[in-house]
Parts: sequence; C-alpha cells; structure tokens
Amino acid sequence: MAQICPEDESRLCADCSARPLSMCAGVPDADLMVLERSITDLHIEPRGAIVDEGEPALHMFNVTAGTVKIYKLLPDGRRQIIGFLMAGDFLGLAVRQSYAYSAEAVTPVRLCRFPRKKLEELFERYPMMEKRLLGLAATELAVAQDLMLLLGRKTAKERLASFLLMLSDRAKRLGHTSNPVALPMSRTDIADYLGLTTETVSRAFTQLRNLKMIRLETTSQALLLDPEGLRAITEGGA
Amino acid sequence: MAQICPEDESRLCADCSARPLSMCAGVPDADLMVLERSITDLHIEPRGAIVDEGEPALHMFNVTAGTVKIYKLLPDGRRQIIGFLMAGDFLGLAVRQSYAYSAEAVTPVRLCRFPRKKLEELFERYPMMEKRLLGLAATELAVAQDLMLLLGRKTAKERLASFLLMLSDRAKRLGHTSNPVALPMSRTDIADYLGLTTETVSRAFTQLRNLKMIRLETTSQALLLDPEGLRAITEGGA
DNA sequence: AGGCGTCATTGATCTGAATCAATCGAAGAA
DNA sequence: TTCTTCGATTGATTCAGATCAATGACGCCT
Repeated sequence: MAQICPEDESRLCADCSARPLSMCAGVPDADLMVLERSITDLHIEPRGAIVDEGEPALHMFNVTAGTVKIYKLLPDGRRQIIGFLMAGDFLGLAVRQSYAYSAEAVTPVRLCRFPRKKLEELFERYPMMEKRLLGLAATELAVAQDLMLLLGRKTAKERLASFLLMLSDRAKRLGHTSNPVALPMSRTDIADYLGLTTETVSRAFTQLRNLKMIRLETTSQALLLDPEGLRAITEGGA
Repeated sequence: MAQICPEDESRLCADCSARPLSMCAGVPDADLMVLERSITDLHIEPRGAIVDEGEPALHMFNVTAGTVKIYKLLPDGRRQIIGFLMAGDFLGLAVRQSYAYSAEAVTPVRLCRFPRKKLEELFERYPMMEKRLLGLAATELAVAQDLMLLLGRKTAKERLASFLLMLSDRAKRLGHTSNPVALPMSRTDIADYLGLTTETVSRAFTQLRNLKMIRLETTSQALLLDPEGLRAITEGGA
C-alpha cells in the first residue's frame, strides 16, 4: 500500500532533500562521496530511541526526514520536551562527553549519523561545514529563547497559538502543507513541550476552536482559520 | 574609596582576564594587537542598555567584567530574562539582521564590541576563533535547555535552588567567591528569570531559609548552608 | 462487523503561584 | 540623626492550570 518514492530511499547525499538546510550544504557537490564514506543512514520507527541523556556522545545526527522529539527528564518522571526536530535539524552537539538530552522518533524518521571523530576531520577539510553548523546552532539558540519566553510568561492559550504557528511556519519552510498543519505528536508530547498537562492542551484547543481561529480536521491536523488572530493571541492580544 | 586595580582598566587583550574563557582564546598571543585594532572597549553603568531587541545587529559583544541580563518582552510588558551573562560570555550572535533580545547591565560592566564585518575578517584569519565560538554557542544551548526544563516543569522552590547553585558554580568557574554567592540582580530580575513573581521568589527564599539550607547574609548575598540538600531539591528530592 | 485498548475530551475539584495589600528595612538625603 | 524612598518581605485572597474522574471517539485486531 505504501508508496515508496525512489528518492526517499536513496543513500546518496546528492539526492538528500535535507542537505541544503543542513551543515552538509558546506560540502561541495563534487565531494559528496567523501561525506558518504563517513556517515551511516538510519531509519527509526515511531517511539524508537535515538540517544539517551547521559550516554557517551559518540555521534552527531542530522534529521533528513520525519519528526524527532528531544527531551529532558527529572528523576521523578517530569518531562520537558525541549524541541521537535525536522529535516535539516541536527542533534547531539555536546560540549561534554555525554548527551545532555534524550531523543526519540515521533514519526518514522531518517537520520544521518556522523561519528564525532569523522566529523572533526570533515570540519578540517570543509571549514564551510563548521561555519554552517555555527549558523544552525545560532538559529537553535534563538528558537530556544523564544521557547523560554513562552514557558516563563505565556498563558495556555498563548502557548498553543504560538505552537500552531511555529509548526505551520516550519512546515512551509520545508515545503510541506502549512495549512492545515500536521500535528504528528500526541497531546502528551504537546503538553510536555508547552509546559502544560494534556487536559489543559485539550481545553486550549477547545478555546481556539470556540474563537473560530482553528478547526481540528482530525486529532492530528489543525486548520488555521485565522492566522492573524492567532498571531495576535500569541503576543497577548486577546 | 574604590580601589582600581591597574589590570582592570587596561585596554590590552593580553591583560584581559576573560580572554581564556572567550572566543578570543582562538587568537595567538603574538597576534593580539590585530584583535585590539578591531574592537572597542565599553564601560556601562548599572541599568545601562547594551542592545535593544529588534535593532539592527551591527555588533557582537564579549562580556569581560560584570553581569549583564538579556531578556525578551511581550507587547503588554511581560518580561522573560533568558540569561545572565558574565566574563567570557558573548552576546549579539544574530542569525537575522536584528537582535533577538535586549541586553542591559546589572552591575558596572565591561564589554568588548566587535563590528560584525571585522569579526568576519577575524574568523577568516583565525579559524580557531570561530571554532571557539561554536563551542561557546553549544554551551549556551545546553544552558538554555536546562532553563527550559526549569521553566516548564519545576516548582518555585526547585527553581530558586537551581538558580542559587547555578550562580555558585558560575562564580567558582570565574574564580569568584562561590559561597556565599553574590546575587547582584534584584528580586524582580530573579523572578523574571525564573518565570515567577517577586513575591513568590521571596517566599521561596524563606522556605529554603526555614529548611536551614541557606542564610541571607544580606539581600544580595546568600550563604549556602547545605549545597547537597539544595542539589536534591533541584531535582525534586523534597 | 464487533470488541478492545489507547488517546482525546470534558467535567468537578483542588492547589501553587499570582494578585492585591500592608508593612518592613536598608541606603541615601537633608 | 531623622526622614524619605524604594526594594524586599509577609499576609489575605483569587485564579489559571493541575489533578482526579468520567466519558467519548478513533484505530486496530480478530
């Protein structure tokens, strides 16, 4: 039943749709085989673990397809999802010896795995690659700072509105449908990202629905009826 | 009355105590005069603005002494402090054209200002400098992720305990007194960093005091009587 | 098609932190 | 020294979101 498009299964960097978005854009087209010799292509099913917090950080990963969640846990089980990663995003940039967070597939995921040592060599050979990584890290930092504002100061309704617009913008950037927005993650995941409970997330969906700003086509697909209104809510304008 | 130590007033990179902590460590000692030609040394008094969110991002800054707060505002005035920066930290790494946050001096502050264009040239000449910046950005990202966990999932008491230990660790790393810890920022600033109100911060101080884990020597100096106990609280162990 | 299990939604109640409201107290001014 | 001011603390009350508790609804398996 599942249609497999040949490009999707290719192991070739030349065919990688995530390449222009990732640090691999720093490698000249002619040298892509050098890249291919260093990396491993991984396919992970939903709920499959990618890395665990505290584990030795032997690899860095590029997400090439699908959605990954990265999260931190407190000993008593409280969880904060610190990001949803999609094509072009990296994970595993660790300063210390070990990963600072865990990562798990939300949808079926494709990843490029770089051994840390090989990556050092690649950076030596292609400084543009490291420059690109700095740019990506700077972007990640800005995203993280937006999330801090959300977690520290926004109401439940504002958080959900921000989340939906963020997903929609992200989908657009990746050339996916941006309206309706796909919500591949569970309500629990959304709650753990927004610093709320599933019940509160559910009630916030209902509020936005009652305001005629969204319609839930299905549980995992939201039609944004009034993106401008959502943007206003995002910043306290309601 | 104020003792001015000559090194503190030097404009020379060779004498800069923040250099080994900052991206400037990527420049060989022999070439420090190249660095000096590119930068401006700034002194800012408490409450003085350094950059404003939305302003064109013409410069990057290194903090060389004092404490800086960086923050984001919502249109209605809600504020989230996203970091306190100290010697060795940078600010103004912007992907876009404009700063993503505002920055203001908490104490008297010394900064090195790099015009963005000059910085590009320096990176070209000293790739180690850019490599160092990537490392610093990775560290910032990890700090940001810890703060997300705090903002999304910790109680007021846990937040304050985490904050005190973070300041203490930071002071130790900079060779300052780590116990008692200096609290150069106001209760309002602490509240805006921890996603709380001043009243709640005050009550959390009182709770930790009643647990005999801290003693407030003055409003801006906390003696940590039981760092291990605080560490336990940090992770939900009380 | 029917039954089951999981996840989402809705409802009732509780609670930690916010808000509103006085003091308190230390640093600076007269 | 006393007064003033502003930040910090403490107290009383409220409220947004958490928790506890049923439903509801969709997908999956047989």
